[in-house]
Order: sequence, then structure tokens, then C-alpha cells
Amino acid sequence: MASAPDPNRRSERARVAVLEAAIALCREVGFGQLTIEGIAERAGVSKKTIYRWWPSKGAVLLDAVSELVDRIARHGDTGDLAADMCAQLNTVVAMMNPQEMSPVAALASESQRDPALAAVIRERVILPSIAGFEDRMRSAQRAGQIPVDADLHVALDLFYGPIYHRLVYRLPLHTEEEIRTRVDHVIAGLRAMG
Amino acid sequence: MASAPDPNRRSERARVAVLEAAIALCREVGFGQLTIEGIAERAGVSKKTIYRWWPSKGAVLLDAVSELVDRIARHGDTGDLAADMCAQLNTVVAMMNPQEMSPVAALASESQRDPALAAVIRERVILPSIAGFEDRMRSAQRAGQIPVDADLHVALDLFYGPIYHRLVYRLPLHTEEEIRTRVDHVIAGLRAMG
Amino acid sequence: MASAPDPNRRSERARVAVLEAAIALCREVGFGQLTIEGIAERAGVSKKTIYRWWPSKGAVLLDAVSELVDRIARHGDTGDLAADMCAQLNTVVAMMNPQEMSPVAALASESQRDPALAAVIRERVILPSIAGFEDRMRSAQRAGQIPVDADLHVALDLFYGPIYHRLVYRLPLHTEEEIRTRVDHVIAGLRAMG
Amino acid sequence: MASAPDPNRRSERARVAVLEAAIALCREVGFGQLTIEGIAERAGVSKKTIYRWWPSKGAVLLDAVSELVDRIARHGDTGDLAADMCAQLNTVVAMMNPQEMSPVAALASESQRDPALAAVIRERVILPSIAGFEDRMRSAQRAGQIPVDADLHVALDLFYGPIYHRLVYRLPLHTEEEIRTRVDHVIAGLRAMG
DNA sequence: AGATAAGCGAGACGGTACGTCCTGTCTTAGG
DNA sequence: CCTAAGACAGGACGTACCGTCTCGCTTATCT
Repeated sequence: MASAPDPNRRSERARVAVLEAAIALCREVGFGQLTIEGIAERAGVSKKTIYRWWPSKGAVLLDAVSELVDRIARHGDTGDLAADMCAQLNTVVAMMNPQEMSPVAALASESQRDPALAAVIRERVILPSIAGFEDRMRSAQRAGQIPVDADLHVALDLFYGPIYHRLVYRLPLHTEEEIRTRVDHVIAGLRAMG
Repeated sequence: MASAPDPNRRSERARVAVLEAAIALCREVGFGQLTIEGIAERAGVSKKTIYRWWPSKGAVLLDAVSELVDRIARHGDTGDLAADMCAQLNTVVAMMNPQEMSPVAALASESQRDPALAAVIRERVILPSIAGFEDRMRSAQRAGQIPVDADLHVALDLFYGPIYHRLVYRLPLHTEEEIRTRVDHVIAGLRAMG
Repeated sequence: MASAPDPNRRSERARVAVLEAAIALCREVGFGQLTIEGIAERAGVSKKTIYRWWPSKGAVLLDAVSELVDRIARHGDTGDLAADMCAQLNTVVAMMNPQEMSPVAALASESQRDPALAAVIRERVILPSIAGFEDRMRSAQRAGQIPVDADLHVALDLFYGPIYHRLVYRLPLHTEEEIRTRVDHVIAGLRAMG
Repeated sequence: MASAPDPNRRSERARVAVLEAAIALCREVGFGQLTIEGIAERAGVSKKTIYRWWPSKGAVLLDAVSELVDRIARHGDTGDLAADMCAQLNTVVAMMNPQEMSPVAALASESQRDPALAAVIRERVILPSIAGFEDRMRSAQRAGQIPVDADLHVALDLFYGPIYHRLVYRLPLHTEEEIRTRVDHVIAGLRAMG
């Protein structure tokens, strides 16, 4: 049986070198051309070391951009619901921009091929982000900005959905004005249905 | 110079065998494990023949499921906007269901890695579908179901977006009731902003 | 099932390049450091091509030096038994000289690890050589140089054995004078026992 | 500078465990598949401990079978030269039998790849054995069983050579009768040339 | 009708990357 | 300072596909 490696003995140097190499290579050649072999060489690390600590190149990149993606989960609360949602959505759009071969967009794509990676992303990024979103919505309900019986799942879908439609089909992502328009429509819809 | 092959002399037998093999293999092993080599063997066709007529495995699969994806582009008009949109969206959801290793969802994912494939899909599927959608919206405007000055780009984003948010993060896709709720919210929002 | 490759379609260029690269590399780094990977790179050939046509690096080298080793099998007959055996044995000694990282000695060594290689060498080189030796012995019997009832298996062992004892333990190989002395002893022994 | 380890502090438990594991694994998988890694794991010993005390896997095995190989060096003297040589040679044959994946034969083979190991074997086993052989021969000369001016190097080659010829080419090793026949021939040859 | 040229199956080819294995060195913690 | 444990850089292993190519063979068009 292949016992798990001991995290206490892990080389911090190797860990950092791998993550930096992954980011750099992903920017240079894109996620599709990113290879474990390439990361290992660039990082001055053996392939075995990568396979020991990460199950796939997606997992490496997820670690590498984790502080980036963790920002998705943070929902500010200034008291202005529309402004807060616009800020959140603009952040997401900025991280997804495929022109820059965004590692975040790449991860989303890769998770379609790799259910294990999809599960990790869901647990580490998406579900926390949804929890934060729902907190913000309940705050808005208490403030009377949306109805107290508004369906938060609907709100989630309508706020975030537009971004992903464009992302999937590589249509041009939203400008800040477009985001604002959609946020206003969604809030109007939630109020009208309340 | 490598001149283009002559479509008149193309073997129909080989064409059909490739498309059927692609569908069958995609269902069996998923798009990620689908290979040109595997398709060729299964189809009893030489790899050369595939490379002669298709630029990538995504293109093969797009051909193979083209009648499926063409259905995305068809927007019915029964006069009932909400019903028509629900029908359309339920069709899309059904085709995207990742539990069945849907080739349509696979194509959407693959297009993230292959800009050429993305362009083909956009031209052949997405833009026609959007055109059909806009026709349907204008019909709804004439019928007074949504305001005449409603922003159709916003409508597009809000109607379709929810599906893709869930698709990207592999969250459970919508039931028909959920679709209905979202359609109602979007229409309400469009009316409220009109 | 992995069907055998078709020899008719084999690339002569690749075949020759592999054999030349194998010889060159073996001379440079020795058989122990010889790798399939290194041969492939040096020959400008893919590893797959080597694995397609040879089962092991030993088999590659055996092909590469086959015209050399085939010379082991040739027994001349000048009528002078002692002279002919000395010539044969000196040839063997020359090919086995480990100072020059002899590929022939390397093959003999490698065959200890690889029974399949050992079998090929036995069939292609050793048994033919023994057959040639026995022909030469029978000729000597007819000429009255050794008894007609001399045990040819004993003769084989005593003529060739000395070389291999020294080879196995990497003792200095025989000079031509030493070979001559041993040949004379063996012939004397065969006569005395006849 | 890496100073030599202190033999006084050496763990007897580790030493014994390594040697036993080496023997056991060599019998199970053969010398070719024997690895330092495997020995360390089987022995419950760190790889470092092996590398500290032995330069190569061949050296480990040589230690492990040293009481076996030391027997090669012992030449009895019953007064009957032919009988003593037969006993010696049968002992050697028994230890070399490749059917049982003999570690002794494996060492002889490995020494072709590892000059350092070859040197150790030569010093520890072969040269002492030759010295013992020459003592026995001089005793035979004094007893008048072979000429006083017989060439002992020739005798060595002719007595031992036959075994190694068959060993190198993995021909079936000698039976006791065959050994006897060869011993008789060699003694006859030495007398005839004296 | 025969010649010509293309598509076709088959699959060998030079490559790239895979994920595994072992080497020999180095680090950590315990005795 | 030896030890068990095992992480590390390195590098070869043998495999899988990639996309290109060259073979004969069919097969359809064009003399």
C-alpha cells in the first residue's frame, strides 16, 4: 500500500518553487500546454515531488492561485446591496478574463474534465462563496433592500449566471456598466416577485 | 503545398463511421479520454482520414452532435413568452447534463482550450441561437409581454446565465420548476426596469 | 491484442541509425550506462521505434554487433589443428577484451540477467560456433591429429574454458603464447586419453 | 569531507537484517530485480544505512553469501589429486547453478558491470582460491602426480575453465561424471607435456 | 476502356508527456 | 553519531497519443 507522505517533512522550498513555476508557465503557454514535466523542470524539482503532493496539474494551479480564488469568497457589506454586488461581480470578471489566459478560468474549464478537481474547487471556493453571498443577502433582507421571502437560490443564479454564460462561450466579458445594469435588473426582479 | 481534399470524393461510409464511433466512445469513456486514435480504431478508419476532414477531436464531436446542438438555436413562439423560454432552457439543461458525460457540455469545456473550436461553435450554434432568442424577444415586445425598450442583452444574460453558472461549477442542474421560477423573475425584472 | 509490426514497412534508415548509435554509445559509456533513451536520442529516433523492433537493449546491441559475433562461429581448417584453434581462440579473446568495453563481453554479461537474450545468443552464436568446432574436430580425427574416439564435449570445454574463467573474474586475458600453451596441453590430453 | 563511519558503533541488528533481506529477495526476484530500496524496506532499515556500509548491491550480496563463496577458496588434500579437484569443482558447480538464481553466479555477472565489485571479489575470493589451488598443485608435484615443471597457470585454466564456459552461455552445467572426465583429461595433458 | 488521381485502411515514424521506479544524497527526530 | 524514515533531484523506464508520412488498394472521374 502506498502510504501518504508526511506533511511535516515537506520541503517548503520545493512547494513554493512548484507553485511559482506553475503560475509563470501558465501565463506563458496557457493552461492547455502546461505540463507536470514543464513545471518540474522550471521549478528545479523532480516530477516525483509534484506527484507526491498534488494529484493533477489542476490541483497544482489551484494551490498556486488559491489566494486569488479565495477573493471570490469574500463579500463586503457597505450597506449598499447593488454596489456590493457590482464590486463582487467585477472582481470575478477580472479574474476570469480569458485574454490573459487566466488561471482561474482555466481551472473552471479543467474541472469539467476532472471531477476530483471539480469537487475540491466546489468545497474550497464555490460553496464558501455561496455562503458569503447568502449572508450578504440576508443582511439585505434585514435592511429591507430585497423582500424577506426572496428566494436566495434564484438571486444567486441571476447575479452570477450572466458571467458564466459569456465565459463558457467565450463571448466578451461584461463591462462595469453592464454589470450594474444586470444587478439592477436582478434586484428589481426580486422585489417584483416578493 | 497541401491542397484541400476533394469533398466530392469523400467516403460517406468513413464519415458516418467516425461520427458514430466518436459518440459511442465519448459516452463510454468521456470526452477527456476520447482520442483520435481510439476513434479511428473503433471506426475502422485510418487516422489520416480523420485528420483530413476534421481539425480536432472537438470538431469531430461537434459534427457528431450537430443535430443535437442545432436544437439549441431553435426558439419556438407559442405566444406564451414564459412557456417558450422554459421550453428552450429545459432543452439546454437536458443537453448539458454532465451525469451522462454529455458531449454538448464536453464541447463547451473543450472550447476553452481550443479557440478555433470555440469560434466554430460560436458561429454555428451560439450566435444563431442568440439571433433566434432576440427574434423571440422582439415578438414578446410587440405582444406587450416585456417593455419595448427592454435591454435584450440583459435578457439574454439573465435567462441563460443561471444554467451556465451551475454547469461551470458542476452544481446540480435546474429542475423544470427552478427554471420556471427564474424565468418569472427575469420577466418581472425586465418589466420593472422598463 | 498488440499485433506484431509489419517488417515490410520498416524504415531502414531508423534501423541503421539505432544500431550505429548503440555501438557508438556503448563504446563511449559502457554497456551498463547504455540506455534505450540515450540510443533513441543519439539515433534521432523515437523510443517507440526501438521498442517496436527490439525487446531489450541487449537485443539491440546483439543486432549491432552481429557481424562481429558471427565471426566467432567461423572455424577455419588449414589442416593444422593447433594453429586453427589458436586462431579461433585469439579471435574470441580479442572480441572479449573488457578494456575496450567490448560489446561482445557486455552481451555475455547481460545474458546472465536476461534469459530471453541468453537464448537468442545461444541459438544465433554459440550453438553454430559449437557445430563449427565439432566439424573441425572431426576433420582432425580423420587426419589422425586426435583420437577417433576423443570426447568432443571435453575438447570444447578444455579449448574454450580458459578464456571464460579469466573473463568472468576479470583476470587479464590470454596472450597468444598462453593460448598456444593451452591448446598444446589440450591436444596432448586428448591424445593421452584416446 | 565525509569522514568514514565508525564501525564500533555499527548496529549488528541492522547489519544482519540487511544481509538476510538481500538473500531472501535475491531468491525471490533474482539479482536483476534486486534493489537497494527493496532490501531496505524488507530489512526495516533506512537506505542511508545500507549506503553507509556497502558501496553497491553487489557488495551487500557478497557479504551475504560470503561464507558460501569462501568455500570456493578451500582446497582439501586427501592425497588423491583427481578426487580433490573433482570435489572442488563440484562445489563450484553447485554454487553456480543458475536454475536456482544463484547469488554466486549473480555476483560473477554483476562484477562485469562493476569493476569495484570485481576487484573485491578477486581479492577476497578468487586470488585466495588460486593460492589454495597452487598449494594443492605443488603438493601433487611433490607426490609425483603431475610433473614438477607443470605450468600451474595452465592447470588452473584447464581445471576451472570448463565450468565458466558453460556458465557464461547458460549451457547446462556439468554432472559429476563430466567433471571427472575433464579432470582426468587435464591431468593427462599436464603429464604428457611435462 | 484505360489512365490517372484521389480517398482510403493500415500503420510506421519522430515526438512529447505521461506516471512509475530506483538511485544516491540529504534532512529530521529519536536514542 | 548511528539509526529509521523518508523527502528530495535526477533520470530511465515503458506506454499512450499526437500529427505526419508512406505504402498498396480501391474507386471514381477524365480522357
